[in-house]
Amino acid sequence: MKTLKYSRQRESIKACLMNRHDHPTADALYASIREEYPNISLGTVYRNLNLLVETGEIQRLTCGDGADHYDGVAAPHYHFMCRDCHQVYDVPMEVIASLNETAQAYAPGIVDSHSILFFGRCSCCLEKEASEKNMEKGVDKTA
Amino acid sequence: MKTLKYSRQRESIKACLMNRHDHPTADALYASIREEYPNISLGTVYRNLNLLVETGEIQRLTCGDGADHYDGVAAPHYHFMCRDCHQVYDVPMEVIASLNETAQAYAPGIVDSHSILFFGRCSCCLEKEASEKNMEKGVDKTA
DNA sequence: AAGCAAATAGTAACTATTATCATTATTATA
DNA sequence: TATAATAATGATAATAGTTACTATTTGCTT
Repeated sequence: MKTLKYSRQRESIKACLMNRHDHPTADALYASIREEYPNISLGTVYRNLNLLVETGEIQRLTCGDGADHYDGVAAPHYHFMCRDCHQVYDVPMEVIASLNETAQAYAPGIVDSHSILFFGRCSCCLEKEASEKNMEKGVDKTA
Repeated sequence: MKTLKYSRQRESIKACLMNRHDHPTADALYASIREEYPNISLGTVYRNLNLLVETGEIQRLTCGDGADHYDGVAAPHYHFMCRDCHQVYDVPMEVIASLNETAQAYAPGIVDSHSILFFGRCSCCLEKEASEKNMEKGVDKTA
């Protein structure tokens, strides 16, 4: 087993992910970090995200929109993805502790964890749509 | 809105997916269908899978192993993925009808559906590992 | 049978991610 | 503190999964 060595890039990636709560993709994180380290490589971002997932310091979210998202909160919790803008949000409801056990009775193997992803449309997109409809009708009072 | 026209390729893709219950990837499905239609194009498989997902006849499963999986059973149900072999299995437990409503109180938008994915190791891989350990110890009675 | 729209096969292009590699940085040790 | 060992980096090439493009074929309507 090889031992991890300190790297300021890795620290920066970790810190950046801890500070933002929008579950960015590797690419979005790369854009953020480039403000501090203008010539960090995208490969470095990916490599360190993988390392941090392996050590359990962060988690990876695969939500089906093409790119993986990353979450600086390692503790298990659920997520909500907007079908329109693909933004991922936390759903701070209590984790259903009994669920693995329930599934165990139906699963062909040993269940050790689960993830729940909720889908729908976020308030932001709902409001945007509402105001667009009003615009069409010519009843936009905010203009 | 453009009207769908019959195509034997699409029927074949649908039939193939209905018959097998192993949640194949597009590529695996392509391999199967080529036995009947040796020169079907991979693009045709993808295009039709997308159409069938849009019409709600099948569902797409994104489990985080790189490629999307497809399920010929359109009705909502949960899945289990083996961490080792990445095989996806059905978990025929009852769907938790109240879950969307519960999450609604915590989600920043309108929740209309959810997916649950269980993780662990399937019986097949567990057995394989057990027999490999026995082989190492030289206690393999099956040889 | 004719005409039009949709579907196809084949292939190129694209996106997300991983691998490679020469150079640099970090840590352990003399 | 100098040195040696090795992990990490930036740059870039390569890969995997998927989508886009296009000329041709197929299915449907009249």
